[in-house]
Amino acid sequence: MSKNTDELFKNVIAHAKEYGFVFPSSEIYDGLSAVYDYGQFGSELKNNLKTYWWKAMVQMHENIVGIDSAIFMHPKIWKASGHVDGFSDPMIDNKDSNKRYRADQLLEDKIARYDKDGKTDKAEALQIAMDEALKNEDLPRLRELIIEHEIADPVSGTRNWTDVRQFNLMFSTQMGAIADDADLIYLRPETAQGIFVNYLNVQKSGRMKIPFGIAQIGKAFRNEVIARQFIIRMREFEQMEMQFFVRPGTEMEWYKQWKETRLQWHLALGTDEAKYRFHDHVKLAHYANAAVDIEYDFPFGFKEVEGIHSRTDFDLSQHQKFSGKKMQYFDPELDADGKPYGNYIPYVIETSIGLDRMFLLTMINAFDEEDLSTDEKQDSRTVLRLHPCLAPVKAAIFPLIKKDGLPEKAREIMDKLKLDFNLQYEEKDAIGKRYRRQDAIGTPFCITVDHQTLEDNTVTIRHRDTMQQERVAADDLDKIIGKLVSWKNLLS
RNA sequence: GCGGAAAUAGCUCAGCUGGUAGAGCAUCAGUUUCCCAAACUGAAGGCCGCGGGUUCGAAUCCCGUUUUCCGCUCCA
Repeated sequence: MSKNTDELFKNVIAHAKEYGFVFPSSEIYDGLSAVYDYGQFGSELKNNLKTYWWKAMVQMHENIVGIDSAIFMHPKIWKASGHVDGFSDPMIDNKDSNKRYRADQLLEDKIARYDKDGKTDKAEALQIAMDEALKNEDLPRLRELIIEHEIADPVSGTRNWTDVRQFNLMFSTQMGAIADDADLIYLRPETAQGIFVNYLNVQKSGRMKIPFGIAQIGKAFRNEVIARQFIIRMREFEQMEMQFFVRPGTEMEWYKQWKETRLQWHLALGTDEAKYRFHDHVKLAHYANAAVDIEYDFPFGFKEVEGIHSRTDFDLSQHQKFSGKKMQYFDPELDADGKPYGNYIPYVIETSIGLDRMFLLTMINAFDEEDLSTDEKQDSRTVLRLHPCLAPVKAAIFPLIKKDGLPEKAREIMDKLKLDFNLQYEEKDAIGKRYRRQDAIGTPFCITVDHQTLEDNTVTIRHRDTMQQERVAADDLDKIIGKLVSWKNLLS
């Protein structure tokens, strides 16, 4: 990371806090690691990103509908999805090499070694002891076994081990008022399962025909071992996911199509194409037969913002198995032989974007420190060049000075416009200062009421990016601003 | 999790070999001002991250702890 990009990232974080976009969670209590709150402008920007995604994915597609499923779900769902078994491993660190291992794997290796050396008695005894400890989730016992059997770190060669700790990706809590009897409930680590378990409900109630999609925006929770880099990896984060159900055998066409469609969604915001790249997964997850990330060139390197996965019929098949409910779809369309495709479990293409990462990307991409120095005077401004559709505040209204009836006139204009747009009114400080303050939060337009306004009802409208002004009729403002902040600019 | 660094007003920072806190900007109340920041007057704002120790006395020295940053590690 060069000094410049490092500085940029730090400046964006500082700017985000100073201007009410992102605050560290629980800050007055020293903060809570890897949890952040969105402030007055951050939540507006975040909502606008959600709206853009929802409109592009749901409203623009007749065969995609949205849902909002609960964060709490039946614990069996996470058994079926593979999250319970796949993501709770007993881990142990070697203090000398700083390497981390799965405790059970170290023991398995030792058992294999005993077997190879013909010490089958020892191998068997250790196997039984280990299985017992794993079954009882007896972590101290696992460590004892590692010590007893003199297992050394292959890297450092030492036996200087930490305690065995359980790393579980999922947060858990209890359902029911009496903790003793309560069932263990997980906070969902992904929103996708809420879609899969409702796939039949939606398909039937909406009379959906394949191919069709179900979209959802919602919070997910992962107990990351290490969470860092601001809002890139948070313990509580928000996903925007769409699961697209297709006929088996057609999944690769759809995979390719969604890959392109999703990249276009990003590029429509005007971001430099060179900032984006696709990253194909070589090693695939257990449920996928193809996977690609859309990566953005953050100041600390290319990082995943969105994933497009071909998830096969893994999830629906698993739910069919675990719930005992048929997940199949009857496809009445005729194939090449003139026979209906009939019953099958659909294949799924998933598009999944991290809203918080998208938010950070948007902030970094918009952040600009512009040098406006002239020979006489040093000057600079900090401006967020947000797309007008995304800007938290669409316009600010200023009386040029705080007297002569200008504030009243400005208020009058504001009262009409605020029905359509999120606005700010400011009369304090010099006009230039007010312009700069709006630049810092990305407000695309500033409307100024001056003495001429009182005579002919015209105002000046000042554009954030160019700092140019034009004089327009106050009565036309709703049309002028409406056109510039319309979602049509992004969707068509 | 390991190693290194940092933490003083809302922000950026100063504060000497220990003697109980300072600037600029921002904020607030006025003054001034007809279009691009830092004009004038005044006010407010600090358990010097937290806890302990050394000392007559700690922002300053020592130990612990929390948080953040950097590297390593991890990342379905």
